[in-house]
Amino acid sequence: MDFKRKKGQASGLPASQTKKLRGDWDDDAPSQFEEELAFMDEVEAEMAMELSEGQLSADVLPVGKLISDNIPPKWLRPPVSLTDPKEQTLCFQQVELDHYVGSHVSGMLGATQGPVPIIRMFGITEEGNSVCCHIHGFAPYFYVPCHTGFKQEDLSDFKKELNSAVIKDMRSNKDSISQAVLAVDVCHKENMYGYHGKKIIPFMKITMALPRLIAPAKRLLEQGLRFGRHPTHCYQAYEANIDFEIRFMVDNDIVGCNWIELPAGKYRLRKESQDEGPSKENPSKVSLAQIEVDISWADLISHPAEGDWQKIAPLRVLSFDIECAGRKGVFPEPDKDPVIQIANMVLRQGEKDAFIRNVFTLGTCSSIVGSQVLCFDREDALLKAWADFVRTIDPDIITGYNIQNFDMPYLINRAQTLKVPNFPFLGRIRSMKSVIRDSSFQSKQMGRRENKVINTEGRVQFDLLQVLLRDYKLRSYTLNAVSFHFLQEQKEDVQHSIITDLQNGNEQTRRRLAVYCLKDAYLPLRLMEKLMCVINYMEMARVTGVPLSYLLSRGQQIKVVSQLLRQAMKQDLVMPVVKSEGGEDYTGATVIEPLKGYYDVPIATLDFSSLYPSIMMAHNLCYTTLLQSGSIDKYGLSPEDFIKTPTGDCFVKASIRKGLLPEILENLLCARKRAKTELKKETDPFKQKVLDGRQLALKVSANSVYGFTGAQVGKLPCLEISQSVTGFGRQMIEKTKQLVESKYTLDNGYKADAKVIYGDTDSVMCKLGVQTVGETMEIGREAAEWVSSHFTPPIKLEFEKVYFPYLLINKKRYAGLYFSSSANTHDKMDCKGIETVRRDNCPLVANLINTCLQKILIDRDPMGAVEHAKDVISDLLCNRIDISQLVITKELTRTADEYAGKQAHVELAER
DNA sequence: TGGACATCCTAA
DNA sequence: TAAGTTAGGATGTCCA
Repeated sequence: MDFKRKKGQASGLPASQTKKLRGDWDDDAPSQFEEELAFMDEVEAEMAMELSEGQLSADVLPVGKLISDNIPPKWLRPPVSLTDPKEQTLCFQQVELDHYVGSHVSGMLGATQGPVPIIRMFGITEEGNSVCCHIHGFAPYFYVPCHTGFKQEDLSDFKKELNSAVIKDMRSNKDSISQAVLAVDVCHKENMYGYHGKKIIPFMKITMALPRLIAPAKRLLEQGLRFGRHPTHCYQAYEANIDFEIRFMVDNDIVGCNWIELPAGKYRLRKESQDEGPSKENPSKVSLAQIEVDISWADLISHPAEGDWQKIAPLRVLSFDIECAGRKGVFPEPDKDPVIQIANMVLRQGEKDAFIRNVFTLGTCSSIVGSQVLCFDREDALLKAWADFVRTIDPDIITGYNIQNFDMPYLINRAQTLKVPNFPFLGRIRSMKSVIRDSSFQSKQMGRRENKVINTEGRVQFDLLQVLLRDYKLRSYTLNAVSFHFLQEQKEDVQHSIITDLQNGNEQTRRRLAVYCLKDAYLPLRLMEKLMCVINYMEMARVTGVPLSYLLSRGQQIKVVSQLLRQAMKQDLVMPVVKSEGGEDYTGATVIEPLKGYYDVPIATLDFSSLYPSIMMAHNLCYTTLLQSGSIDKYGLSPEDFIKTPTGDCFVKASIRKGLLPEILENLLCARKRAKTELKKETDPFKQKVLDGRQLALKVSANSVYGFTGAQVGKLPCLEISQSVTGFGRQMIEKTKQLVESKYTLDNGYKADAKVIYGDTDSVMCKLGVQTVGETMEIGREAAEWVSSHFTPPIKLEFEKVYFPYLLINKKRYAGLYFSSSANTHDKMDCKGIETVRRDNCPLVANLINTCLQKILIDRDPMGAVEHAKDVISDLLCNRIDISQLVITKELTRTADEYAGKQAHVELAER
């Protein structure tokens, strides 16, 4: 290798001496982070005896030009013990899958002519070996209903006609496909949209040669196809819009990140390419995975994530960060500004610390205890070595902070500028160049989001910034702010503006930069651990059945589609393709008109738990139970067979047909209950985390089913369902208010007339007229139980908490002291919708309002709040504004914004 | 100056 | 080609 290695040694210079050696830039003691790094070395030294990993093995010798030959042993994966595929089964946890178009491999299932789709699965064995599995013979398909008068003997004519239509439709046919339609079979299915008297009708299952042929075939059939003696007929397509990977997973009971077993004798091991070249019989390895195999789709076994199969393989997680030497005041540009450092941390999932810690530097750099320092004279050598490093350590998950939109594209563009050979091959497929694509992703939920996408086949990019943007609402998303928020820890203190100066200094100043860079690679790992990202995302993938990477690259709908298809398949129900067009919005939830004011009495809060899912379950609301106009007469249904919802839509009862959606929801909520019980019993903290991640994923999934039916620009909108759900919800909150106010009265022997002072969607706030929190809790519990009895199970009203005191400012704006675990002490001060929780105010306003609320609610000193507000303002404006009211508005916000706003902008501009 | 409308962000 | 829902407050902008 063309670089010098400087290994930081645990027995190196004591901290006090290192300090003296440093340049002018460094006037502070070694940071806590440096001590942490050093400590990791010590821990490792102790464990060194036990480490079995890291010995060079014959199975992972260098691969052509993509990997250099002088490899630190630690970087390698453990040696492969699999030698005899006839005798040994191969089990691995799949973490990523995709498909490609290749040619038939003899001995495998599937078409023997022309291009064929091949599913490619990447995963890790329990021993930590990487696996690439080519799965053969699975072909894409969709359905159309047979038209009336269709006979079995028409099939071959139909197939021929469709085949030639599809081929004629192709603009070019460079693969010279002659068999676009592989098969047409009649099968009996039912449309899941609407109740049709449970009538199974004949459908044609049309199997195509390639996934990309589905769309034209569907289009041609919709436009109308004529064949044989039949007149032209327009067909409606079913399940023609399902991603090929999802189709494969659903059909084979595979869920994201589950374990796959390849039985002995059923799979074939690929070898490194030999001189005689690849043969059809035995294709050679195309990936960098240690184990590469071929199998027919029908031979693999998928294990549901239960019992022992809940385990997680020792995935390798790489976190990295780069530094560029930008020009003063200009954002670095890859065609001008060099990459000067790349810091890397590699962790085995489940372990506490990274086992590889290093930093690639341009120019010399003093040693850092706890980290390897790899120095390079030339930038192109640095980049080449880094790409080699990535391919060698072979990560399953790549993380970092904003790597997707900054670090990765920058490296690729920079390498291109410098013409670094073989740089942009960062995935597991040797021939696949990693390229940058722009993608814009738009949804009502997240607005328009422009992103860069870089393909790294077989490795999941798990950009922590993207995770945080999706899952957390934060004031600031800088790595510094986020680290402080979750870890109470900060970045190493290096101003962006001095990075270039540090680089141009000496090996000590570059060392300081390296420590900073290392910390930026380290923090994302810490955050992932703290927020349990890998575990939670894996559980979400397992619960919803989609690949891990979909969770970050796709929206909410795909998760519901995946579950819906799985449930539908069991009952021979098929999903229609609907053209989505935005229409009229429907009515949502009721917000009870608040009786605004300051309440110095306990207020009980009663909530319907999982309101929308329980409504759908209680009333059997589903696509499959929906009665479209005329259906009641058509199927001779009597009034006791169906219900009419508050919006006038009709659905058959479960006694006639049990809906898919209620079934899905029951499964999710039952599984959640199970996970929670298991969680209570579990003592192993790691398994606890897994279970907690699971119960959360189950809850979130249940709640997104309603949103799916209401998504008008979606895969299968059904406004009858969603508006019925909100309709029931509106009725229920009204009824709850009435019930509470009618029972808890003086006339009925209670201490006072109860009053519902506010309520939103699924909750009511009740003034019960008793003076203590304890009494309020007692009556609240009783009331919740009594009200519940008026509704169909599993609908349940629960007592949740008492607010005392309670400040009700407006709809969706209130604050109060929150009592739930104890009647004596409050758990927290709860603020909803107020400036303190909004991110469109400067922190000054949030803090001011927060302090005011504390004074009012905790100190019970409203005048103190006014005084405080006055003080703050006079600090700012020398008393020019007269505040006579408690409610602070516009004037202050705007003034404070001007004051603090600039700072906020600087922060935002950082990345 | 006030109303219509857009934008942002939250509650649920 | 892909995108969960509506309600609603606070504020900002435009225009008669």
